[in-house]
Amino acid sequence: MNSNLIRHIGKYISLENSDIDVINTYFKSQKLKNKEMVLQEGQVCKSYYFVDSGCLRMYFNNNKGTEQIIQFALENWWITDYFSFADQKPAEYNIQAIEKTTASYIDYLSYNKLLKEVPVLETYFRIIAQRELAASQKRLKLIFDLSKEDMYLHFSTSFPQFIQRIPQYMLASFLGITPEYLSEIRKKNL
Amino acid sequence: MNSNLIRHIGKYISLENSDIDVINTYFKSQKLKNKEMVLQEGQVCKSYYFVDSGCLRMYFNNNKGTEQIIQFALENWWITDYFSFADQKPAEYNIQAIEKTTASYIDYLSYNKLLKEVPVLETYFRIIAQRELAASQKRLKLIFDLSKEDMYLHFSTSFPQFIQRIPQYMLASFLGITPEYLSEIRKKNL
DNA sequence: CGGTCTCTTGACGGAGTTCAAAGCTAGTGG
DNA sequence: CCACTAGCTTTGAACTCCGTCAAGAGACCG
Repeated sequence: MNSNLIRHIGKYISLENSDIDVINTYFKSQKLKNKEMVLQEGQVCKSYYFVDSGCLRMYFNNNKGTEQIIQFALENWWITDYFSFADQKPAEYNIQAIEKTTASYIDYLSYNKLLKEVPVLETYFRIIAQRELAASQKRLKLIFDLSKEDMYLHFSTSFPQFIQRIPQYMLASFLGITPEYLSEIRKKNL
Repeated sequence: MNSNLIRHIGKYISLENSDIDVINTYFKSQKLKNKEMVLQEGQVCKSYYFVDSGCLRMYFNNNKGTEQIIQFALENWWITDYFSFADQKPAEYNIQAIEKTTASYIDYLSYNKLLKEVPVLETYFRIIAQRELAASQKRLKLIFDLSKEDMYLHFSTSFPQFIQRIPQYMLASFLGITPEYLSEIRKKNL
């Protein structure tokens, strides 16, 4: 159990067998059906999620009443509402499975206990967070640099297999455009 | 020296005096004039910067040939091109002082040595990175949720003192709009 | 099959950009 | 300390990207 997670951690730091046992006692695993929610806007985000297989999305309901996707989390990605999780305050986002998904997760108190018991994980989570910051800086650059059409072209050439895995209206939401306009863009770029 | 930095670290973890000495040997301090650069697009980002006083901005030259600001770093903020710093690859961003600024900084190799010598700093930098991720999630939400006009109103009411500290064309750049349009918005909201 | 999602199409409208020019501010050197 | 200049801000008109609305065409699932 949590074998994907252990493998992922092992890529960044070296773990003793005893560490692995401790990790396995704190992390739980959850099987999610398509469309199952793990976090709802307004609730406290209890856990930090690691996707073993499948895909989660994080989104919120914008001021026009439509869903705006902030982030997808594929295999070996971490996801949480960082503000809600760190301060244990109500979340601004929803997190939901968009296909059959298996996730490892750890709740707030366990996370802090685990870090005390296996301090080398501080390094792992620091590296993960800094890598995610790098990704977030790149994302911001794309958002400001490219037109919506170029955003679509960028994502469809960079992640062609992922584009086919999700419905188009979710891609539109992630790109911050309407499904109608995405349809127009696709037609133009056959 | 580096006293602001030591104080900031002390807010998150507890340091021994010996730790403080080690930190002081690895961190250097730099006085920057207005408009002085600490990182240029294409160079490797050698250091992780902590702003003691003053203000830095991170920006890139977009496909229209204008400067797009990604982030400001005020007192007690960390700033770096995370991708360039972590992988020691060429940077995509510029970092520049926009007023008289004092910054503590540490280069890549020293950073990794320091973390080995003072492991409790792993916790500090993990927390800093996770807080910055929380801020980045919030920023993304604002970008997708608000019109440019509402973005301006949000920032001018949330950070009124900061708005007055920077020239308007930089605020426009940070908000992702043209100076002309910002001028129009301001006129409308006197 | 029948109904509910999803994707497409096209006409229209509006938020924000572009370009050009004029007014204003602040820094610099004499 | 003033005068000059370069850069910042404002204005307005024309334009464009993208959203809105409404309606139709597929696609999927019970």
